[in-house]
Parts: sequence; structure tokens; C-alpha cells
Amino acid sequence: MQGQADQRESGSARVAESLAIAIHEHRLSPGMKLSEDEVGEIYGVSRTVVRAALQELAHDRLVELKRNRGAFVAQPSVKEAREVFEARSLLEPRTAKSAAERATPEDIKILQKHIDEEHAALHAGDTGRALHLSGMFHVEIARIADQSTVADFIAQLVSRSSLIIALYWQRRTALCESHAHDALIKALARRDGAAAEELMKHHLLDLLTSLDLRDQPSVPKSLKEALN
Amino acid sequence: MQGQADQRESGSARVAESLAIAIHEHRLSPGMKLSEDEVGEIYGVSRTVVRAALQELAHDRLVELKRNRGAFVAQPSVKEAREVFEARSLLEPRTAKSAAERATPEDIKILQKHIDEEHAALHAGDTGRALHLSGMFHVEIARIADQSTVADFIAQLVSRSSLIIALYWQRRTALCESHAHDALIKALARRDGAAAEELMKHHLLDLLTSLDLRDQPSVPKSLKEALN
DNA sequence: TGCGCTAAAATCGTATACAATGACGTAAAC
DNA sequence: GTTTACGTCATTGTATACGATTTTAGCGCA
Repeated sequence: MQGQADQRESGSARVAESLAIAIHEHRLSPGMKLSEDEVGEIYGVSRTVVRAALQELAHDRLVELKRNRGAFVAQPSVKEAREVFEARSLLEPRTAKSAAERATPEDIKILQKHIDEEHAALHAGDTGRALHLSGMFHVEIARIADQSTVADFIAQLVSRSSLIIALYWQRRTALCESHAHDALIKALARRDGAAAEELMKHHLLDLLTSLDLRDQPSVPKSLKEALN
Repeated sequence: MQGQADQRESGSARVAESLAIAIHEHRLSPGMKLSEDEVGEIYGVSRTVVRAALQELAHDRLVELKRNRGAFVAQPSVKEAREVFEARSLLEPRTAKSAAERATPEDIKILQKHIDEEHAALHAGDTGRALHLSGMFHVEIARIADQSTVADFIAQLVSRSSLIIALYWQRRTALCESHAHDALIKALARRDGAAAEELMKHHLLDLLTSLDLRDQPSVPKSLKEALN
């Protein structure tokens, strides 16, 4: 995702990406322990490459490395959650504006495909995959803006947002938020930068307010973690 | 820098920080090869920890990892240089505004100390250290804004800016740019958020325009690299 | 039963060893 | 003289081994 450009995907990059997707799709929950031996056995690689992968994920704040204790799927605090969306609100609206001013018909097609797949996944009941694709939509917009540096940051923030949603999402809002993406793609298609910027800004605000950020640090999986 | 919070600084973190500072201070030039054996011998550690450190630096885009070829101090392209300053212009002005609204007298003292040390280093002829301290000033402002997520991004962008300056700085501007930081600190001291935002915006613009971003990709150290 | 101590088991941090890939120099052919 | 093929060397990628730290289970005792 944010790794350096390897022509042939290195072992650690493959493991890191697989784990990252699993986290995005909420198949790995916040707080879960990622034992080096266990992960290595699953992917058929040695602890060396697993450690490299975990370090990469730790750098993206998707896992937390505790010295001599191991790697755990990160559990963003309420403060961190607010910070992530604050950072996104600084980066994404302006980036959406740039994207709107540069979007080609092919770009629009790719975005539309993302949305279609997202709807399909949602219809199939695979909310995890739908969430993942929803995030990819944001990253794709940054890519269209031809700002790979900002795109990397946004990709990282989207990843962390996935963890934040896993922890703080309020169940009552049934309809995920597909309308926002539809409106965005329309603004991009007609190259309306100002509209895209405004839509993205409100979309992020809606996302933030749909979270329940009232203090409860997390939902610990076991009593021990609760009392740690 | 952006690593996970380790209570006791791990070996790789120590090596990575030392290398990062050396890069910030322009003691390691863009394009230089960082042999694992060599670095390991210097710091008295094995290649295992050196590799971890290099991977961390690669994630921050300070070094470039070429598969089966090794690690090299990064040589940001002109496009990357523009992207870095574009990202900074998205993040730093608003962050400076937040910092101004939150700055305590102690914060101002710390910032002033940074400036003083910077001036002292400059006076002592240690331009490398002055440049490093100048970057730390920007990171410190983000820290004052109490936005650690954004602060991490800014820290990474400042690091990369150091490399960009090493490659594209125009020598003719003698006076580094100390006035800008002085003006900023004054705005922060009187809690003038709007002024701080505007000052930071122009400061970054000045920095960008003081670079010579006309295409020459770099100054290769040897003929071979030139023809690679 | 509950608490504290001890020891064993598990897991991580680092070093070393081996395999694989690319770099470089030499030599032969055109 | 230039170029290409090959062999050797150096350097990285991965696996394994060992020591250090933490966790946990067992045991005795209050």
C-alpha cells in the first residue's frame, strides 16, 4: 500500500498486504494478537519476513508493537479517531477538488466500477468487503489528483478509519453512505472542483458524526485486557 | 520519529534515528549507498537490526530500497518535491492556526529555544544542524497543536524536505529564512491564529520558490549512476 | 479458598548461517 | 578495438539458532 515500489512483490509485502486487507474487512478485530510464529505458519514463511510485515503495518498504525510482548491489531483511542478525521478533513476535500479538475473519462469509469462492486458486496451481505471498497474509493480519488504523496497519507488514514469504524460505529445507521459517493462521482464527472471539495468535506463530517466517540476506549475481548 | 512508542529505545530505532539525523544534517547525501554490513559494523549491531532500521527509513521515503541491490539515500524527483510541498501547504497552515490558539507560554519558550539554537548553529557555520533545527521547529508547532497524527505526517514531510533542499536548493539566497520563523513565533505568542496560518502559508511558498525545480533530476555522484 | 512465590513454557529480540540474486572483471570472438 | 559471454565476487533475502523477557501454570502457605 504505502511500501516502496517493488517490481516483484517481496514476501513481507505480500504478508503485510494480506493482513492489511483482513483488517480492512474486519476479519481481524482490534486488539487481536498476531503471533509471529502463528502468522508465519499460516503464510509459510519464517518469522523474519513476518516481523518485517508487522513492522510495516505498525508504521501505518494498523498494528501496535509492544516490546517483548508482540503485535496486536491496533485499537485507536477516541483522541486518535478524532485526529484521523481531522487530518482527513485537511487533506481530502482539496484533493477531491484537484481530482475533479483532472479526472478523465477512464478515471470516472474506474471509480464507477468501485462503487458498483461496493454495492454488489453490500447486497451480498459482505459488509467487510464493502467497507474496504468504500475506502479504496477515497484512495482512488487521491490517485486521480496525481498527488501520490498525499495519496499515501490518505491511504493510511483510510486504513485507520477502518479500525475506527470497527470500534466506534453506531449500528443504527443502516444505509452505509453510498449516496455520498454517488454525488461525488457526479461532481467529478462534470469537473466541478468546488462541488467535489464541498461534498467531500461534508461526507467526512457525516462519517465523523456517525461515530459514537463518547469515551469508552474499546470493547475488550477478554477480562484480562479489560483490567490490564 | 514516526515509529511506535517504545519505552526502551530498540536497537533498530536507535540506528534509524541516527541515520535520519545524519540525513537531515546533510552528512549523508542523496544517492549514497547504505550497505547493511557497513552500517551494522559502524553501530555494532547485526544486519538484522540494520535491515529493520532501513525499512523504517524507507517507509518515511528517506531511503530507497532496491530489491537485491540495497538501500540508498533517497533522491526525490522534481515531481516528488512539488508533491511534498503541496502536502505541507495542505497541512501546516491550518495546523499553525490550531497551534496559535492553543500555545502556552511554555510552548513559546520551547520554540524560542529552537530558534536560538538554530541561530547559534548557523553562526557556528554548522548549516546542517541549523537546517535540522529549522525542520524541528515546524514539527514542534504541530505538536503544540496537539494533533499527533498530523504531526507525524509533517515530521515525515519535513524530513523529505531536507533531502529536497539538499538536491534543489539555490545557493544564492544566503540568509536562510530565519525571519519567517521569528514572525511565526510572534503570531503564536499573541495567539493570532489567522496570522499564523497566513505566515505559514507564505513561508512554505517562499521555501518552494527558493528551490530550483527545473528538471535536472539530480547531481549523480558518478558516471555510472548518470548512465544507469 | 485465596494469595504469593517459583519454575517452566511460550514468545520476542538479536545474531549467525546459508541461499539467491545482481555486479564486476576477464577473456574470447568478431 | 569493441562487444559479448562467462565466471567469480560481493551483497542482499530468508531461514534457523540462541539468549532475554514475559506470561502462565503449579505449588505451598496463610
